[in-house]
Amino acid sequence: MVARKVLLSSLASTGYIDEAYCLFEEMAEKGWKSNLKTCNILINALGKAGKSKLAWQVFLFMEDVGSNPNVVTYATLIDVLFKVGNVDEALQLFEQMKEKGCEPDVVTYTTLIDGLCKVGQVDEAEKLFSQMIDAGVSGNAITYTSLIRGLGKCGEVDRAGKVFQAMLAAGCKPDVVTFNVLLDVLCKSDRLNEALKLFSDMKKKGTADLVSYNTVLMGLHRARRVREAYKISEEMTRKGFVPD
RNA sequence: UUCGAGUUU
Repeated sequence: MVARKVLLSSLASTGYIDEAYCLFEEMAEKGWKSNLKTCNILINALGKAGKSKLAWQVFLFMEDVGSNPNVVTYATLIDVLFKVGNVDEALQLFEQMKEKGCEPDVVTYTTLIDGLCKVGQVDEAEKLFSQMIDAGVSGNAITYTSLIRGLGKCGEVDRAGKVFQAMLAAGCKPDVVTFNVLLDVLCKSDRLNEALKLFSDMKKKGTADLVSYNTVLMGLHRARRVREAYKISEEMTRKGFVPD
């Protein structure tokens, strides 16, 4: 039995997900217990493998194996549901977790905000952001970046800029991903020169990475600024980056 | 001390 438990967690975290699921189900049917962490890892692994139905099954079996879903369980499954396009179920699960008295944390809110943005529901995403603040949960760099990207993708560049300002005002420090998203938004909204300005600042600070380079490279090509694009790709090779 | 969330193509 102990051996099985060890086997289950290692299977779940090494990619043998079908095997892990079968073992989990067998254990559940025999009334054996599983760790909460193991269940969460399994739900995540199944989701990442596109097996959202099995991820749900694990969730449903959790009671039987003596583990109550926690905030990680809910956030993980909500993310899985969004990623397979089950927006309604994801939102229902969010309601369910609150009904059960499980307090959503930043990751939970961020998962929802990102998921809503990715299906184009940016207004809903912004509402949720306000709800999060009202609930006394502060956004982090990932939360703000998700919202900025979503708004930018919808052509709401000014709103995206406002969120960035709000991020700074809230004392939340933008990271490389935030800046890369900003680069992309600017590149794709006829504000390439602003993107280039930001990019040179990033290079000065030494924070430009492969994604920053690729993003700017694409932006320059889109704008038919071939010579500058060529210079950037040369610069990339010099720095050891491989352009796409 | 890594069970969950964000970026280009």
